Amino acid sequence: MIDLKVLRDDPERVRQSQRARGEDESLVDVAVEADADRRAKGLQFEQIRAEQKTLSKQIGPLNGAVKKATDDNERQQAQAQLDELMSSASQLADRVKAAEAQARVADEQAEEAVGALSNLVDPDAPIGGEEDFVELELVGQPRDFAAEGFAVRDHVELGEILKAIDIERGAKVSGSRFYYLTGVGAQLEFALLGMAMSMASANGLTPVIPPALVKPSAMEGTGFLGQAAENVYRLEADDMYLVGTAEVPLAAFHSNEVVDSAALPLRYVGYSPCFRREAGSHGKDTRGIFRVHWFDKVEMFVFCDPADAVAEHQRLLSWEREFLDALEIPYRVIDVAAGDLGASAARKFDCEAWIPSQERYREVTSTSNCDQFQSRRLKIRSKIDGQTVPVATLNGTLCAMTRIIIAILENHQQADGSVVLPEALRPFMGGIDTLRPTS
RNA sequence: GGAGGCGUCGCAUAGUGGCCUAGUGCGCCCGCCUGCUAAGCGGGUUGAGGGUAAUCCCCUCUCGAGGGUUCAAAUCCCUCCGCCUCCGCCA
Repeated sequence: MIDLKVLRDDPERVRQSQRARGEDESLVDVAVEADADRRAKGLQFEQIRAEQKTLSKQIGPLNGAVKKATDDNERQQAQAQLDELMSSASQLADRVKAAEAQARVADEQAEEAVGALSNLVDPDAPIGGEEDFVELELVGQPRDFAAEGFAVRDHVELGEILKAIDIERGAKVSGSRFYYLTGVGAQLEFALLGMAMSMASANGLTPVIPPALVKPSAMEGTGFLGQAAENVYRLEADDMYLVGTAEVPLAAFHSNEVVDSAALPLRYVGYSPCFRREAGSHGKDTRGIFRVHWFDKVEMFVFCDPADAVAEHQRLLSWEREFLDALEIPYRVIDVAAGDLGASAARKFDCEAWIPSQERYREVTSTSNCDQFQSRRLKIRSKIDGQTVPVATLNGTLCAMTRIIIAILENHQQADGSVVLPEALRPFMGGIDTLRPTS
Protein backbone atom coordinates (compact mmCIF):
# COMPACT_ATOMS: atom_id res chain seq x y z
CA MET A 1 0.00 0.00 0.00
CA ILE A 2 1.41 3.34 -0.97
CA ASP A 3 1.17 6.42 1.25
CA LEU A 4 -2.31 7.93 0.95
CA LYS A 5 -0.90 11.37 1.69
CA VAL A 6 1.28 11.16 -1.40
CA LEU A 7 -1.62 9.90 -3.49
CA ARG A 8 -3.79 12.81 -2.34
CA ASP A 9 -1.25 15.60 -2.42
CA ASP A 10 0.98 14.56 -5.29
CA PRO A 11 -0.70 12.04 -7.61
CA GLU A 12 1.73 13.04 -10.34
CA ARG A 13 4.55 11.44 -8.37
CA VAL A 14 2.60 8.20 -8.23
CA ARG A 15 1.95 8.40 -11.96
CA GLN A 16 5.66 8.83 -12.63
CA SER A 17 6.40 5.80 -10.52
CA GLN A 18 3.86 3.63 -12.32
CA ARG A 19 5.30 4.82 -15.62
CA ALA A 20 8.85 3.96 -14.51
CA ARG A 21 7.68 0.43 -13.73
CA GLY A 22 5.95 0.13 -17.05
CA GLU A 23 2.61 -0.25 -15.33
CA ASP A 24 -0.78 1.24 -16.06
CA GLU A 25 -0.85 4.94 -15.19
CA SER A 26 -4.62 5.24 -15.29
CA LEU A 27 -4.79 3.08 -12.16
CA VAL A 28 -3.61 6.17 -10.29
CA ASP A 29 -6.62 8.23 -11.31
CA VAL A 30 -8.95 5.36 -10.48
CA ALA A 31 -7.37 5.17 -7.03
CA VAL A 32 -7.54 8.92 -6.43
CA GLU A 33 -11.20 8.97 -7.33
CA ALA A 34 -12.06 5.90 -5.25
CA ASP A 35 -10.21 7.39 -2.29
CA ALA A 36 -12.10 10.69 -2.56
CA ASP A 37 -15.37 8.80 -2.81
CA ARG A 38 -14.50 6.80 0.29
CA ARG A 39 -13.91 9.97 2.30
CA ALA A 40 -17.16 11.57 1.17
CA LYS A 41 -19.26 8.50 1.88
CA GLY A 42 -17.53 8.01 5.20
CA LEU A 43 -18.31 11.55 6.25
CA GLN A 44 -21.97 11.13 5.33
CA PHE A 45 -22.21 8.00 7.40
CA GLU A 46 -20.50 9.59 10.41
CA GLN A 47 -22.90 12.51 10.44
CA ILE A 48 -26.06 10.47 10.23
CA ARG A 49 -24.76 7.99 12.75
CA ALA A 50 -24.12 10.81 15.22
CA GLU A 51 -27.72 11.93 14.76
CA GLN A 52 -28.97 8.46 15.49
CA LYS A 53 -26.90 8.24 18.64
CA THR A 54 -28.32 11.42 20.10
CA LEU A 55 -31.83 10.20 19.39
CA SER A 56 -31.25 6.83 20.98
CA LYS A 57 -29.89 8.51 24.07
CA GLN A 58 -33.16 10.34 24.48
CA ILE A 59 -35.21 7.20 24.05
CA GLY A 60 -33.45 5.34 26.83
CA PRO A 61 -34.47 7.54 29.79
CA LEU A 62 -37.93 8.07 28.32
CA ASN A 63 -38.43 4.34 28.23
CA GLY A 64 -37.52 4.25 31.89
CA ALA A 65 -39.97 7.07 32.64
CA VAL A 66 -42.82 5.12 31.05
CA LYS A 67 -42.07 2.11 33.18
CA LYS A 68 -41.64 4.05 36.40
CA ALA A 69 -44.61 6.39 35.92
CA THR A 70 -46.80 6.48 39.03
CA ASP A 71 -50.06 7.62 37.42
CA ASP A 72 -51.68 7.02 34.06
CA ASN A 73 -51.53 10.62 33.03
CA GLU A 74 -47.79 10.76 33.42
CA ARG A 75 -47.40 7.46 31.65
CA GLN A 76 -49.47 8.50 28.68
CA GLN A 77 -47.54 11.70 28.29
CA ALA A 78 -44.22 9.93 28.29
CA GLN A 79 -45.57 7.23 26.01
CA ALA A 80 -46.69 9.84 23.47
CA GLN A 81 -43.24 11.42 23.45
CA LEU A 82 -41.66 8.03 23.16
CA ASP A 83 -43.83 7.05 20.19
CA GLU A 84 -42.88 10.22 18.40
CA LEU A 85 -39.18 9.70 18.95
CA MET A 86 -39.41 6.05 18.00
CA SER A 87 -41.03 6.79 14.67
CA SER A 88 -38.35 9.26 13.64
CA ALA A 89 -35.70 6.90 15.01
CA SER A 90 -36.86 3.99 12.91
CA GLN A 91 -36.83 6.16 9.80
CA LEU A 92 -33.35 7.26 10.69
CA ALA A 93 -32.25 3.67 11.15
CA ASP A 94 -32.98 2.91 7.50
CA ARG A 95 -30.93 5.88 6.41
CA VAL A 96 -28.09 4.87 8.70
CA LYS A 97 -28.05 1.40 7.19
CA ALA A 98 -28.05 2.75 3.67
CA ALA A 99 -25.25 5.20 4.44
CA GLU A 100 -23.23 2.50 6.16
CA ALA A 101 -23.60 0.13 3.21
CA GLN A 102 -22.49 2.85 0.82
CA ALA A 103 -19.53 3.74 2.98
CA ARG A 104 -18.51 0.10 3.19
CA VAL A 105 -18.67 -0.42 -0.55
CA ALA A 106 -16.74 2.79 -1.18
CA ASP A 107 -14.12 1.72 1.33
CA GLU A 108 -13.67 -1.70 -0.26
CA GLN A 109 -13.37 -0.15 -3.69
CA ALA A 110 -10.82 2.36 -2.47
CA GLU A 111 -8.78 -0.37 -0.75
CA GLU A 112 -8.76 -2.37 -3.95
CA ALA A 113 -7.93 0.60 -6.17
CA VAL A 114 -5.11 1.82 -3.93
CA GLY A 115 -3.91 -1.74 -3.32
CA ALA A 116 -3.52 -2.21 -7.07
CA LEU A 117 -0.76 0.41 -7.14
CA SER A 118 2.82 -0.78 -6.84
CA ASN A 119 5.24 0.81 -4.42
CA LEU A 120 6.78 4.16 -5.26
CA VAL A 121 10.11 3.66 -7.00
CA ASP A 122 13.19 5.08 -5.36
CA PRO A 123 14.28 7.98 -7.59
CA ASP A 124 17.83 6.62 -7.47
CA ALA A 125 16.81 3.34 -9.11
CA PRO A 126 17.96 3.05 -12.74
CA ILE A 127 15.39 3.80 -15.41
CA GLY A 128 14.27 1.06 -17.77
CA GLY A 129 13.48 -2.65 -17.88
CA GLU A 130 15.17 -5.96 -17.14
CA GLU A 131 18.17 -5.21 -19.35
CA ASP A 132 18.73 -1.72 -18.01
CA PHE A 133 20.32 -2.59 -14.67
CA VAL A 134 23.44 -0.76 -13.62
CA GLU A 135 26.47 -2.86 -12.78
CA LEU A 136 27.81 -1.50 -9.49
CA GLU A 137 30.81 -3.73 -8.96
CA LEU A 138 32.64 -6.80 -10.16
CA VAL A 139 34.10 -8.97 -7.42
CA GLY A 140 36.60 -11.75 -7.93
CA GLN A 141 37.97 -13.18 -11.16
CA PRO A 142 36.26 -15.96 -13.13
CA ARG A 143 38.72 -18.82 -13.73
CA ASP A 144 40.10 -19.40 -17.18
CA PHE A 145 39.36 -23.10 -17.60
CA ALA A 146 40.81 -23.18 -21.13
CA ALA A 147 44.12 -21.99 -19.74
CA GLU A 148 43.89 -24.62 -17.02
CA GLY A 149 43.47 -27.13 -19.81
CA PHE A 150 40.16 -28.81 -19.17
CA ALA A 151 36.56 -28.54 -20.29
CA VAL A 152 34.07 -27.14 -17.85
CA ARG A 153 31.48 -29.55 -16.50
CA ASP A 154 28.14 -28.08 -15.56
CA HIS A 155 26.51 -28.72 -12.19
CA VAL A 156 24.32 -31.51 -13.58
CA GLU A 157 27.35 -33.47 -14.65
CA LEU A 158 29.28 -32.68 -11.48
CA GLY A 159 26.22 -33.57 -9.41
CA GLU A 160 26.07 -36.97 -11.06
CA ILE A 161 29.77 -37.69 -10.74
CA LEU A 162 29.74 -36.71 -7.08
CA LYS A 163 26.40 -38.44 -6.49
CA ALA A 164 25.27 -35.12 -5.02
CA ILE A 165 22.27 -34.24 -7.17
CA ASP A 166 19.70 -36.69 -8.52
CA ILE A 167 17.54 -34.99 -11.09
CA GLU A 168 16.18 -38.10 -12.77
CA ARG A 169 14.69 -39.43 -9.60
CA GLY A 170 13.40 -35.97 -8.74
CA ALA A 171 11.47 -36.03 -11.99
CA LYS A 172 10.32 -39.60 -11.41
CA VAL A 173 8.83 -38.77 -8.04
CA SER A 174 7.71 -35.14 -8.38
CA GLY A 175 8.04 -34.13 -12.01
CA SER A 176 10.18 -31.65 -13.87
CA ARG A 177 12.02 -28.99 -11.91
CA PHE A 178 12.40 -31.28 -8.90
CA TYR A 179 15.53 -32.95 -7.58
CA TYR A 180 17.03 -34.88 -4.72
CA LEU A 181 20.15 -33.74 -2.95
CA THR A 182 22.01 -36.86 -1.90
CA GLY A 183 25.24 -37.66 -0.06
CA VAL A 184 27.64 -34.74 -0.26
CA GLY A 185 24.91 -32.71 -1.97
CA ALA A 186 22.71 -32.97 1.10
CA GLN A 187 25.74 -32.39 3.30
CA LEU A 188 26.49 -29.24 1.34
CA GLU A 189 23.07 -27.85 2.14
CA PHE A 190 23.48 -28.57 5.83
CA ALA A 191 26.96 -27.02 5.78
CA LEU A 192 25.75 -23.91 3.97
CA LEU A 193 22.90 -23.63 6.43
CA GLY A 194 25.30 -23.86 9.34
CA MET A 195 27.68 -21.34 7.84
CA ALA A 196 24.91 -18.89 6.91
CA MET A 197 23.32 -19.13 10.31
CA SER A 198 26.54 -18.68 12.20
CA MET A 199 27.46 -15.63 10.13
CA ALA A 200 23.99 -14.18 10.58
CA SER A 201 24.09 -14.78 14.31
CA ALA A 202 27.50 -13.15 14.50
CA ASN A 203 25.95 -10.13 12.79
CA GLY A 204 23.23 -10.00 15.42
CA LEU A 205 20.28 -11.40 13.47
CA THR A 206 17.72 -13.54 15.30
CA PRO A 207 17.37 -17.01 13.77
CA VAL A 208 13.82 -18.05 12.90
CA ILE A 209 12.20 -21.18 11.50
CA PRO A 210 8.98 -19.80 10.04
CA PRO A 211 5.89 -21.60 8.75
CA ALA A 212 6.04 -22.25 5.01
CA LEU A 213 2.26 -22.41 4.70
CA VAL A 214 0.40 -19.14 5.26
CA LYS A 215 -3.05 -17.59 5.17
CA PRO A 216 -4.13 -15.32 2.31
CA SER A 217 -3.66 -12.19 4.42
CA ALA A 218 0.08 -12.84 4.79
CA MET A 219 0.48 -13.46 1.06
CA GLU A 220 -1.61 -10.42 0.20
CA GLY A 221 0.18 -8.19 2.70
CA THR A 222 3.61 -8.92 1.30
CA GLY A 223 2.42 -8.09 -2.21
CA PHE A 224 2.61 -11.54 -3.79
CA LEU A 225 -1.01 -11.83 -4.86
CA GLY A 226 -0.78 -9.04 -7.42
CA GLN A 227 0.98 -9.68 -10.70
CA ALA A 228 3.11 -12.39 -9.04
CA ALA A 229 0.02 -14.44 -8.09
CA GLU A 230 0.41 -16.93 -10.91
CA ASN A 231 3.70 -18.09 -9.41
CA VAL A 232 2.23 -18.95 -6.04
CA TYR A 233 1.02 -22.41 -5.03
CA ARG A 234 -2.42 -22.30 -3.45
CA LEU A 235 -4.02 -25.12 -1.49
CA GLU A 236 -7.61 -24.97 -2.60
CA ALA A 237 -9.07 -27.20 0.10
CA ASP A 238 -7.69 -25.12 2.94
CA ASP A 239 -7.31 -21.68 1.34
CA MET A 240 -3.64 -21.59 2.27
CA TYR A 241 -0.55 -20.69 0.30
CA LEU A 242 2.89 -22.27 0.08
CA VAL A 243 5.39 -19.47 0.47
CA GLY A 244 7.82 -18.64 -2.33
CA THR A 245 10.21 -17.16 0.21
CA ALA A 246 10.57 -16.82 3.98
CA GLU A 247 10.05 -13.10 3.40
CA VAL A 248 6.32 -13.78 3.61
CA PRO A 249 6.10 -15.35 7.09
CA LEU A 250 8.90 -13.14 8.39
CA ALA A 251 7.15 -9.96 7.26
CA ALA A 252 3.83 -11.14 8.66
CA PHE A 253 5.52 -12.10 11.96
CA HIS A 254 4.82 -8.64 13.38
CA SER A 255 1.58 -7.98 11.47
CA ASN A 256 -1.08 -6.05 13.39
CA GLU A 257 1.47 -5.03 15.98
CA VAL A 258 2.85 -1.78 17.28
CA VAL A 259 6.49 -2.62 17.87
CA ASP A 260 8.57 -0.84 20.48
CA SER A 261 10.69 1.74 18.66
CA ALA A 262 13.53 1.14 21.10
CA ALA A 263 13.70 -2.44 19.77
CA LEU A 264 14.24 -1.26 16.16
CA PRO A 265 15.86 -2.35 13.99
CA LEU A 266 14.49 -5.88 14.36
CA ARG A 267 16.69 -8.17 12.30
CA TYR A 268 15.76 -11.77 11.58
CA VAL A 269 17.22 -14.59 9.56
CA GLY A 270 14.82 -17.34 8.52
CA TYR A 271 15.30 -20.75 6.94
CA SER A 272 12.45 -22.16 4.94
CA PRO A 273 11.53 -24.13 1.86
CA CYS A 274 10.43 -21.97 -1.08
CA PHE A 275 7.81 -23.05 -3.57
CA ARG A 276 7.39 -21.45 -6.97
CA ARG A 277 5.13 -22.45 -9.81
CA GLU A 278 7.44 -20.86 -12.40
CA ALA A 279 4.46 -20.15 -14.62
CA GLY A 280 5.54 -18.17 -17.62
CA SER A 281 9.08 -19.50 -17.57
CA HIS A 282 8.47 -22.62 -19.65
CA GLY A 283 11.56 -23.62 -21.50
CA LYS A 284 13.72 -21.23 -19.46
CA ASP A 285 16.64 -22.73 -17.53
CA THR A 286 15.28 -26.24 -17.93
CA ARG A 287 18.58 -27.95 -17.29
CA GLY A 288 19.60 -28.84 -13.77
CA ILE A 289 18.50 -27.21 -10.56
CA PHE A 290 18.89 -23.56 -11.47
CA ARG A 291 15.15 -22.94 -11.72
CA VAL A 292 13.08 -25.36 -9.65
CA HIS A 293 9.64 -25.55 -8.07
CA TRP A 294 11.08 -26.02 -4.63
CA PHE A 295 14.32 -25.11 -2.89
CA ASP A 296 15.45 -24.09 0.57
CA LYS A 297 16.66 -20.63 1.39
CA VAL A 298 18.16 -18.62 4.21
CA GLU A 299 16.56 -15.19 4.12
CA MET A 300 17.27 -12.03 6.10
CA PHE A 301 14.46 -9.69 7.06
CA VAL A 302 14.55 -6.31 8.79
CA PHE A 303 11.98 -3.99 10.35
CA CYS A 304 13.38 -0.50 10.93
CA ASP A 305 12.72 3.21 11.25
CA PRO A 306 11.91 4.44 7.71
CA ALA A 307 14.67 7.02 8.13
CA ASP A 308 17.21 4.18 8.40
CA ALA A 309 15.92 2.08 5.51
CA VAL A 310 18.50 3.10 2.91
CA ALA A 311 21.41 2.48 5.28
CA GLU A 312 19.86 -0.82 6.33
CA HIS A 313 19.56 -1.84 2.69
CA GLN A 314 23.30 -1.33 2.25
CA ARG A 315 23.92 -3.37 5.37
CA LEU A 316 21.93 -6.31 3.99
CA LEU A 317 23.84 -6.06 0.72
CA SER A 318 27.14 -6.10 2.59
CA TRP A 319 26.12 -9.24 4.49
CA GLU A 320 25.18 -10.96 1.23
CA ARG A 321 28.55 -10.03 -0.18
CA GLU A 322 30.34 -11.23 2.93
CA PHE A 323 28.77 -14.65 2.39
CA LEU A 324 29.69 -14.86 -1.29
CA ASP A 325 33.20 -13.60 -0.53
CA ALA A 326 33.63 -16.35 2.05
CA LEU A 327 32.61 -18.94 -0.54
CA GLU A 328 35.17 -17.51 -2.98
CA ILE A 329 32.63 -17.16 -5.76
CA PRO A 330 33.17 -14.46 -8.43
CA TYR A 331 30.13 -12.23 -8.70
CA ARG A 332 28.87 -8.82 -9.66
CA VAL A 333 26.45 -6.50 -7.92
CA ILE A 334 23.70 -4.88 -9.96
CA ASP A 335 21.24 -2.09 -9.26
CA VAL A 336 17.96 -3.40 -10.67
CA ALA A 337 16.05 -1.04 -12.95
CA ALA A 338 12.62 0.32 -12.07
CA GLY A 339 10.81 -1.82 -14.62
CA ASP A 340 12.16 -5.04 -13.10
CA LEU A 341 11.32 -4.42 -9.43
CA GLY A 342 8.67 -6.50 -7.72
CA ALA A 343 5.47 -4.71 -6.75
CA SER A 344 6.69 -4.11 -3.19
CA ALA A 345 10.25 -2.97 -3.76
CA ALA A 346 11.32 0.65 -4.02
CA ARG A 347 14.86 -0.42 -4.84
CA LYS A 348 16.61 -3.71 -5.35
CA PHE A 349 20.19 -4.92 -5.56
CA ASP A 350 21.03 -8.36 -6.90
CA CYS A 351 24.26 -10.29 -6.57
CA GLU A 352 24.91 -12.42 -9.61
CA ALA A 353 27.41 -15.26 -9.39
CA TRP A 354 29.58 -16.29 -12.29
CA ILE A 355 28.32 -19.58 -13.69
CA PRO A 356 31.17 -21.10 -15.74
CA SER A 357 29.02 -23.51 -17.78
CA GLN A 358 26.83 -20.61 -18.92
CA GLU A 359 29.69 -18.15 -19.14
CA ARG A 360 27.60 -15.43 -17.56
CA TYR A 361 26.50 -13.96 -14.27
CA ARG A 362 23.26 -15.27 -12.81
CA GLU A 363 21.22 -14.08 -9.84
CA VAL A 364 22.00 -15.78 -6.55
CA THR A 365 20.87 -13.18 -4.04
CA SER A 366 18.52 -10.24 -4.06
CA THR A 367 17.86 -7.55 -1.50
CA SER A 368 14.88 -5.20 -1.59
CA ASN A 369 13.94 -2.08 0.29
CA CYS A 370 10.14 -2.16 0.51
CA ASP A 371 10.01 1.00 2.57
CA GLN A 372 6.58 1.25 4.27
CA PHE A 373 4.70 -0.53 1.49
CA GLN A 374 4.39 -3.94 3.17
CA SER A 375 3.99 -2.61 6.70
CA ARG A 376 1.01 -0.48 5.68
CA ARG A 377 -0.73 -3.57 4.34
CA LEU A 378 0.32 -5.75 7.25
CA LYS A 379 -0.28 -3.02 9.83
CA ILE A 380 3.16 -3.07 11.38
CA ARG A 381 3.73 0.22 13.15
CA SER A 382 5.99 1.83 15.67
CA LYS A 383 5.77 4.97 17.72
CA ILE A 384 8.59 7.10 16.37
CA ASP A 385 9.02 10.67 17.68
CA GLY A 386 5.52 10.58 19.11
CA GLN A 387 3.93 9.48 15.85
CA THR A 388 2.67 5.97 15.17
CA VAL A 389 4.00 5.21 11.71
CA PRO A 390 4.39 2.12 9.55
CA VAL A 391 7.96 0.79 9.85
CA ALA A 392 10.19 0.10 6.85
CA THR A 393 10.72 -3.53 5.84
CA LEU A 394 13.68 -4.92 3.94
CA ASN A 395 14.64 -8.39 2.84
CA GLY A 396 17.74 -10.01 1.46
CA THR A 397 18.82 -13.48 0.43
CA LEU A 398 21.65 -14.91 2.43
CA CYS A 399 21.78 -18.33 0.82
CA ALA A 400 19.50 -19.80 -1.84
CA MET A 401 20.67 -23.41 -1.56
CA THR A 402 20.32 -24.70 -5.09
CA ARG A 403 21.92 -21.73 -6.77
CA ILE A 404 24.77 -21.51 -4.29
CA ILE A 405 25.42 -25.23 -4.69
CA ILE A 406 25.60 -24.71 -8.46
CA ALA A 407 28.02 -21.83 -8.01
CA ILE A 408 30.26 -23.78 -5.63
CA LEU A 409 30.37 -26.95 -7.74
CA GLU A 410 31.03 -25.18 -11.01
CA ASN A 411 33.46 -22.52 -9.84
CA HIS A 412 35.56 -24.81 -7.69
CA GLN A 413 35.66 -27.87 -9.96
CA GLN A 414 38.90 -29.61 -10.94
CA ALA A 415 39.91 -31.48 -14.07
CA ASP A 416 39.08 -34.86 -12.52
CA GLY A 417 35.56 -33.78 -11.54
CA SER A 418 36.40 -33.20 -7.92
CA VAL A 419 35.45 -29.97 -6.20
CA VAL A 420 37.70 -28.08 -3.80
CA LEU A 421 35.67 -26.60 -0.99
CA PRO A 422 36.21 -22.96 0.00
CA GLU A 423 38.02 -22.83 3.29
CA ALA A 424 35.23 -21.09 5.15
CA LEU A 425 32.89 -23.98 4.40
CA ARG A 426 35.20 -26.81 5.49
CA PRO A 427 34.50 -26.64 9.23
CA PHE A 428 30.84 -27.17 8.41
CA MET A 429 31.66 -30.18 6.18
CA GLY A 430 33.39 -32.16 8.87
CA GLY A 431 36.78 -30.75 7.93
CA ILE A 432 37.06 -32.27 4.46
CA ASP A 433 38.61 -30.04 1.81
CA THR A 434 37.57 -31.74 -1.41
CA LEU A 435 34.51 -33.52 -2.78
CA ARG A 436 35.70 -36.47 -4.85
CA PRO A 437 33.93 -38.58 -7.44
CA THR A 438 33.16 -42.09 -6.21
CA SER A 439 32.99 -45.00 -8.61
C1' G B 1 -11.84 -35.95 13.96
C1' G B 2 -15.44 -35.95 18.64
C1' A B 3 -17.22 -33.40 23.43
C1' G B 4 -17.09 -29.13 26.43
C1' G B 5 -15.30 -24.27 28.04
C1' C B 6 -13.23 -19.38 27.10
C1' G B 7 -11.73 -14.69 24.20
C1' U B 8 -13.33 -7.09 27.59
C1' C B 9 -8.09 -1.12 27.77
C1' G B 10 -0.26 -3.43 28.87
C1' C B 11 -1.84 -7.41 32.88
C1' A B 12 -5.91 -9.01 36.05
C1' U B 13 -10.98 -8.56 36.55
C1' A B 14 -16.52 -6.26 36.56
C1' G B 15 -20.13 -5.82 33.14
C1' U B 16 -26.84 -10.77 30.37
C1' G B 17 -30.20 -4.71 25.72
C1' G B 18 -30.44 2.14 27.36
C1' C B 19 -27.68 4.75 34.07
C1' C B 20 -21.14 1.93 29.34
C1' U B 21 -18.89 8.46 27.51
C1' A B 22 -16.57 0.31 29.32
C1' G B 23 -16.01 0.45 36.05
C1' U B 24 -12.15 -1.34 39.53
C1' G B 25 -7.11 -3.08 40.91
C1' C B 26 -2.07 -3.55 39.32
C1' G B 27 1.56 -1.65 36.09
C1' C B 28 3.16 2.63 33.39
C1' C B 29 3.52 8.23 32.41
C1' C B 30 3.09 13.45 34.25
C1' G B 31 2.64 16.56 38.45
C1' C B 32 2.33 17.62 43.90
C1' C B 33 4.27 16.43 48.61
C1' U B 34 8.76 14.67 50.83
C1' G B 35 16.70 14.84 53.18
C1' C B 36 16.68 10.20 49.29
C1' U B 37 13.57 5.96 48.27
C1' A B 38 8.91 3.92 49.41
C1' A B 39 4.12 5.40 50.80
C1' G B 40 0.38 9.26 50.05
C1' C B 41 -2.41 12.88 46.93
C1' G B 42 -4.14 14.74 41.90
C1' G B 43 -4.31 13.84 36.69
C1' G B 44 -3.37 10.76 32.46
C1' U B 45 -2.94 5.83 30.10
C1' U B 46 -6.41 0.87 23.40
C1' G B 47 -5.86 1.68 18.55
C1' A B 48 -7.51 3.59 13.56
C1' G B 49 -9.74 7.29 10.40
C1' G B 50 -11.70 12.15 9.73
C1' G B 51 -12.99 17.64 10.80
C1' U B 52 -8.26 21.20 11.04
C1' A B 53 -2.06 24.06 9.69
C1' A B 54 -2.28 22.10 14.87
C1' U B 55 0.45 18.31 20.49
C1' C B 56 -6.21 21.94 22.35
C1' C B 57 -11.04 20.54 20.85
C1' C B 58 -15.01 17.78 18.13
C1' C B 59 -16.97 13.39 15.32
C1' U B 60 -17.02 8.14 13.62
C1' C B 61 -15.19 3.21 14.18
C1' U B 62 -12.78 -0.28 17.69
C1' C B 63 -14.84 -5.28 23.87
C1' G B 64 -10.97 -11.96 19.00
C1' A B 65 -12.82 -11.09 13.31
C1' G B 66 -17.00 -10.55 10.06
C1' G B 67 -22.21 -10.48 9.30
C1' G B 68 -27.33 -10.05 11.42
C1' U B 69 -31.59 -8.61 14.90
C1' U B 70 -33.00 -3.70 17.30
C1' C B 71 -34.74 3.12 17.77
C1' A B 72 -30.36 1.32 20.64
C1' A B 73 -25.46 -4.37 21.09
C1' A B 74 -19.53 -5.78 25.13
C1' U B 75 -24.49 -7.87 26.22
C1' C B 76 -29.10 -11.46 21.74
C1' C B 77 -28.47 -14.62 16.90
C1' C B 78 -25.21 -16.69 12.79
C1' U B 79 -20.34 -17.71 10.55
C1' C B 80 -15.23 -17.78 11.10
C1' C B 81 -10.50 -17.46 13.89
C1' G B 82 -7.62 -18.29 18.24
C1' C B 83 -6.75 -20.42 23.16
C1' C B 84 -7.77 -24.12 27.15
C1' U B 85 -9.57 -29.17 29.06
C1' C B 86 -10.87 -34.29 27.93
C1' C B 87 -11.12 -38.38 24.14
C1' G B 88 -9.27 -40.45 19.42
C1' C B 89 -5.13 -40.38 15.91
C1' C B 90 -0.12 -39.10 15.14
C1' A B 91 5.93 -37.18 14.22
